[in-house]
Amino acid sequence: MAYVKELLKGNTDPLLLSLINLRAMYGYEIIKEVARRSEGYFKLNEGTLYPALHRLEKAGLIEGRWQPSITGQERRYYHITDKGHDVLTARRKEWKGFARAVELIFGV
Amino acid sequence: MAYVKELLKGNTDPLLLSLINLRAMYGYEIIKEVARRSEGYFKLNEGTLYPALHRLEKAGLIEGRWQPSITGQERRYYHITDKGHDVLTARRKEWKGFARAVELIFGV
DNA sequence: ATTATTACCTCGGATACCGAGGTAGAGGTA
DNA sequence: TACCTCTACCTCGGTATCCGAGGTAATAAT
Repeated sequence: MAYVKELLKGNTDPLLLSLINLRAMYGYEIIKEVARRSEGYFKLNEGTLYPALHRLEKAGLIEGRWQPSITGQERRYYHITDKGHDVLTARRKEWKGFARAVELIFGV
Repeated sequence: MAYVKELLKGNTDPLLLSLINLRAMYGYEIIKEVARRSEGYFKLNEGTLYPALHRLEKAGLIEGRWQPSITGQERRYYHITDKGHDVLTARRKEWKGFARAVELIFGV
């Protein structure tokens, strides 16, 4: 729905970093992995994912490498960089601060 | 920082509803109350707040009433509506689902 | 031969945040 | 009086993000 879409803003990048941090992944794989790990909660759109990957690569947080799959089809595998790892650590910490602040106001 | 700004997206409305649900408040007051309750974490800007209040009022979730303060200055106090109360309940629930999904991926 | 799936991509519309700017009244001070 | 500060409201333009729709091309299945 429209609301989840808004919530996602600003969280896409950290989520992608978090996954790529586990192992190198390619775009199409990430979409499924995000859905799987979030138990179906997140359904990342391609129009969201690919620009985000390019954004992260441009920022030097991940690095893409073309590699053929067993079928011969080319895939762009993204690897996390040292800088990306540092940023991920910072983002996770910020997330906690943010979630705490929201819940202070919600009074949960 | 820029990142918190992005995280805020989509959360402003629920946060405002949550505060106005406690008691009728006016804009200027809300800015301070948000900062106080979040222990300084959120610093809501006027350019964010006032459009958000108008948005919520237009959606029928809150209702503004002009009332003079003791000094005689006019303030627009916002009251939550029944619809607003329902939406708040839904938003809180959605927040929990969202926070859970993020943490599933973060592996926190 | 045709369809489905994998896998990548871009573009434009809608929406939200924010900084900067503006208006105006009340209170204090020189 | 003149000035400044604080309260209290507002709008506008720039920037960034998400998403749906559309496109390309290869492989796999029918």
